[in-house]
Order: sequence, then C-alpha cells, then structure tokens
Amino acid sequence: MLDARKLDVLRAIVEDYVQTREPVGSKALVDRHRLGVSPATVRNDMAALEEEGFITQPHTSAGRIPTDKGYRLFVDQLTDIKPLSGAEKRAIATFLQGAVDLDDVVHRSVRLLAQLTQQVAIVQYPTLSRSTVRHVEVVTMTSTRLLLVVITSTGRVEQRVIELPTGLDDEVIGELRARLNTAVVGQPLIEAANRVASVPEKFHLVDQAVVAQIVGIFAEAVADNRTDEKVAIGGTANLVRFGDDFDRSIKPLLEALEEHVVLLKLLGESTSPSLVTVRIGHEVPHDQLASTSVVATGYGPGDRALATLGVVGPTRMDYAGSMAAVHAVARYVSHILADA
Amino acid sequence: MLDARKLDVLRAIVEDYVQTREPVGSKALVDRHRLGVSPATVRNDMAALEEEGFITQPHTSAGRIPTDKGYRLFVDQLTDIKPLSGAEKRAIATFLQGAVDLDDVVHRSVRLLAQLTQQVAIVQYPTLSRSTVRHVEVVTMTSTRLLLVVITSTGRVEQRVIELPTGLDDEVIGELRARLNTAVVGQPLIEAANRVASVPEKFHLVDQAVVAQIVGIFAEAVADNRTDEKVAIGGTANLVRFGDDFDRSIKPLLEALEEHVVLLKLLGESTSPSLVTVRIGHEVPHDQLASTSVVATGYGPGDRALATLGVVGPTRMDYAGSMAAVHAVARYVSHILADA
DNA sequence: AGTTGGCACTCCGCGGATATGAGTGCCAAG
DNA sequence: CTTGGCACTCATATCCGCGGAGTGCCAACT
Repeated sequence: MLDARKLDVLRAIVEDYVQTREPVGSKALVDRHRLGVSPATVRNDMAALEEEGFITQPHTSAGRIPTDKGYRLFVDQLTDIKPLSGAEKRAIATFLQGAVDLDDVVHRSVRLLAQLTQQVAIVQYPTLSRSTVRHVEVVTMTSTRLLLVVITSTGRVEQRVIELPTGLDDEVIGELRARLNTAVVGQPLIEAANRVASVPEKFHLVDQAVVAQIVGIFAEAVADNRTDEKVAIGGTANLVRFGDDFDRSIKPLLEALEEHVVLLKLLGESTSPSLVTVRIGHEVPHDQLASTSVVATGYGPGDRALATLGVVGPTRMDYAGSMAAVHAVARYVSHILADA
Repeated sequence: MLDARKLDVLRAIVEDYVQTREPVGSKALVDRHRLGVSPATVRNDMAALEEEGFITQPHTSAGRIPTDKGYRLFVDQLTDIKPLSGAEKRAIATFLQGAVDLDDVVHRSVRLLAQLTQQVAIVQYPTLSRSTVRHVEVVTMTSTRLLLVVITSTGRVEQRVIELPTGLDDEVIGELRARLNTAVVGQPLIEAANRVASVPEKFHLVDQAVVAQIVGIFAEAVADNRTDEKVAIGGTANLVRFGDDFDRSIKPLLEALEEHVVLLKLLGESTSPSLVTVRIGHEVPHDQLASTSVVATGYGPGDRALATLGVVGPTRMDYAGSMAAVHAVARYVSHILADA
C-alpha cells in the first residue's frame, strides 16, 4: 500500500515543511529532492498519502503538510539515531565538565540542550524516590532548634529546620545522629522512612517523645514525593517565532512549564537512557498542546533511569536532530552522575 | 507650566491607555473621566503635554499615548502606595504560610507575585554575600571523600564534595569541624573566607597540607559570588498577549530572564523594602527592552535588604497595582525570613 | 486669559472588487 | 505505472473608495 517511494515522498514533505514552515507542493518537491520522477507522479503519491491520513492540505489547492500521523510514521522510520558531529560532542563535553554540584549539572544540561536543539529544554532532577541515603546530619542551631540534613546518592540535599519543645543534650543528639545513619545509610529513601520507625524506642524514656518528633519529620521529608517535582527549564525564548499554528500553543505551554506537575506528565515515565520517547501532537497528554511534540528520555548511572530530560517544541520540529541531542545529553549526564 | 488639570489629563490618559491599549482621544477622555471641561480644552492641554514630551501620537489624527517620560511623571505623582484589599492581604498570607524551607518560600513568592500582578515575577535568593554563617558541617563519605556543608543565616545551604589525596583521621575531621565553626559562625560570608586562613597552621604538620586544601575550597565556596546569581522566575505565560509594541520585546526579555547576570542587572541594586523602584522603558539597562518596565524592591528581615524581588512587564502596565503588590510581598517575605 | 463650539483636514482601517499564481485533480497518451 | 497537458480552485496581494475618529485652529464667549 505504501511502497518505498511513497515513504520517500513523505520524508521529503516532512523535511521541507520543517525547514520552510510552508505547505509543500509537488513541483517544489521534485526540485529540491532527487526523486527521479515527475511532479505528476508525486501528486499521485500525495493523493494516496492523503487518503491514508498522513498528510493534509490546509485548503484546496495549496501544498500538503504532514499530519500527526504523518510525523509519527516519519519518526518511526528513523531507525537509528543520527550521531552528533565531533564538534557537537566536544561542545557537550566542555559544556558539562566543571560542574561543581548537582544544581550546576542540571542547569548546564538544560542550557546545553536548549542551545543544541533551539527549543525548550526540560531536565528533571534525580527523583528522591529512586535515590539512596548517603548521609544524615543533625545540627544544633540553638538549644531548641535543630537542622536536619539528608544527603542522597544523587547529590541532592534536603534540609528541614525543626523547632523543639525542649532542649536536647548534645550527647543525645550525637546518639540520634549515629542511630539514624546506621539505620538508613544505603537505603532507598522510601525504605528509609520505614527503617527509622524503631529508632525512638532505643532512647531513654524522657527523650522518646522529642526524638519521635524529629524522626517523624525525617520520615516525612524523605517520603515527600512533592520533591520529585523539581525540574529545570531553559530555552523558552526559542518559543517566539512568528506566524504559525504553534503560536496558539505558546501560552498553554508556558503555563504547563510553570505547573511542574503537568510538566512531568508531559515528559512521561522515565525510560532507559538508550530509548528516546517521542510524543507527537495529540499524543501529548494535554488538550491545548495539539501542535506540540515532546522528545524525552530517562537518564541515570548505568541505564537505571533516575529521572527524565527532553525537549518540547512544535510538531513541526527537527525530530532527528532533537532525538540525537536528547540522547547524547542524557548519556553525558548519566556518565557524570555515575562519577559523582 | 503644568497645572493641576494637565496632570489630571495625563493621569487619565495613562489610566485609559493601560486599560484599553489604544490611543486615547479627547472626547473619550471627558466621557470616561469627570474632568469638568470640554474636549476642546482637553485638546489644548494635550497639545501642551505633547509639547513637553509627556505624550505622543502614533500618527497624525490619532489619539495620544504616553511616552516613557509621561509614565515617569505619572509614577512620580503616585506618592502613597495604594494598600491592598483585605482579600488580597489574606491571599498573600495563606499563600506564603506553610513554606517548609527557603526554596519553598522563594517559589511561593514568585508564583504569588505573578498571579497578583498578572506579569512576570522575579525573586532573587538572599545573597550569600550579605548572609552570615550559621553552621559548618564536615561529613565523611568515603575515606578519601568529604562533604562540606555551609548553612547560612538566610537558610541557604551550600555544599561541596571534596576528593582528598589521602585519608584523614576522624579525630582530625572533628577538630577541623570545631575549628571551622568557632572561626566563622556568625561571620558574614566574605569575612569568613578570611577568618579561616589561619586554621591549617593549628594542625599537626602532617595534616596541614590536606587541611589547607579543604579550607581553600571552603573559602572558595563561601566567597563565590556566582551563587549570588540565583533567582526564581514565574508568570512567563503572562507575556503572551497580542498586537502590541511590546511583542517585539518578548524574545529579548525571555532571553534576559535566562541570563541571570543580565536579569539581576534589570532588577537593580536592592533597596530598602520600604522603597519601590520603578524603571520605565529606556531607563531599563538593556537596549532591546525599550517598551519594558521593571518594578522592584529589596527584601530582608528588619529593613536590611538581602536581595531583590519584583515584576517586569510592558511600559503600559498597572504601575499602582504592581507597586502595591511588590511592596506587600516584599514585606511578607521579609517577615517570614525574620522568623526563620 | 482661559474656555468653548464650530469646522476643515488628515489619515487609519475596512470592505469589496480584481488580479495573480501556486498547486491540484483528472485524463489521455506514452 | 508514469507523464505532460489543462482546466479549475482558492488563498493572498493590491488597489480603491469610504467612513469615522481625532486633531488643530479660529472666532466667540465668560
């Protein structure tokens, strides 16, 4: 039904439309691509492609533009991810090296991705739920105020200030610190919340109440999945182009970018770093983002996806380039996290 | 030269133009405002105002729109900051209370400000340079890897991972922790970098080299003014309106928002929380933001400005409302920081 | 001197008519 | 199945004429 040439025609249409942002006609196609056939033949193929719903015309007697279904087929045709040029690889390496902490890594990544793809980039922070506890610190600030610091395997640091009803002896605090650490270091965060449950009962009766309070806050901080919502965004200026269907999506998109919950739904489940997910137009789980596409993948040390990163832009985007950039950045970031 | 009525006319023009986004004519003015004079009189005043450069007409025989100079005069006329309604005050209070940490406070503030003003909001994190050290923690992660955590009076937490050439005894680390804390707790961060210089020499000769390295990184982290660049941004979706001079500024503005260095220049020096700074059009230090205005103020406990927050939008904005919102949010945030 | 009504003038924006041209679908011939 | 030819469609651009909002100026009035 769809022979090789028709697929070629579809690919040519997508490529031209992505580049020019204008409906592409049969004559322009044969001029710009070496299809080896005449415009009339291409017209026949186009009629067939339209019949199947892969392309459409904005109005009678205009050129064709790809439909979501057309983009989907096009993307599925892209079997192997185009490798980046040496220059691009070097750019990634120099851009990401020298990051001092996790925040820095994330921010650099998001800027890099935005610059490479000329689109809006999103990088989710490593989820706490899949991290393990590296260290717990209990710091006395005043006699009735403690600071609880939890450092995770992915470099994230969570902290809570705790007001105590009564003062606590330094010795007790030292014991608490030791017990907390032996109970949870190396544990996944969710598990950590359970492991500490039995900590208070090991203390003297007089201290148990206040220790229980501290432990409760620890468990809460550690289990709080609200913190999973942390993301960094970059390249919003790339949204501003002109004269496009996509313009209608800009406002809803900016709104979605500020609602981290919605945003994470857009990015989707984090997949293995070797797989790049593409959602096109209506496949994106948000009504008002009909002419928007998302290219995303998971990242994390050793193919274990800790979080997701990707780009979002108009359905009319350079899928090959975006997929390559997302893939490459995810690999590099994973690598850096494995070291740290 | 400019009598009271002319000022009234200017104010009326600004108010109408802000609301309708269309050039305002003499007839419309007397209809919508009770000026008590005829259109012809208003026309005379307008001619005078135009002569002085406060208003201009986009083309002959159209209504007038305010110039930057006109907005400036208008804003300078606003002597007292309009108090917010009770409902708004309550909204602020409920919105900001319940923040668990500094990040949370900043994020809530920026969202609140964006929502109140329907514009782009910016909140700078409390600058480290004006904070004092509350606590320093040295944590052993592996035998050759330390984590240095610095907690500041404003709730910010800076951390650095340090790779050591040789292992260090727990006892030495404990001593280091103690010496660092006694040297710097309560000190401003800049000062702290100096105070630690003499710490290494108090250690055994064998440890001095490695201690010096740690102390060096501490001093670097603490003196690093790059960290002053941290800001939160919200309400970018409010930029998307249509058909305006301001449209041309959207892309440069989004770009500026991503360049934190540029952004902080826009916000300007942090002033006392009781003063609200307004920069209008060409007064904004960025060529391409000619039709953009910034309303900003400092915030921090007890009238000591730790950082700046504000909103940025088209010169055609509700200055009174924006100033009131910025002022109110700054007060509330200052209050919260004073408690914490 | 300041204010007001009258009036001629300017120019933007809008709707309708017309021209242009890219692009299509279809058909008959190769 | 491919190709050239051809009639047809329709969005876009252009021009024209008109209406109307708004101005500037002047003479009359208070």
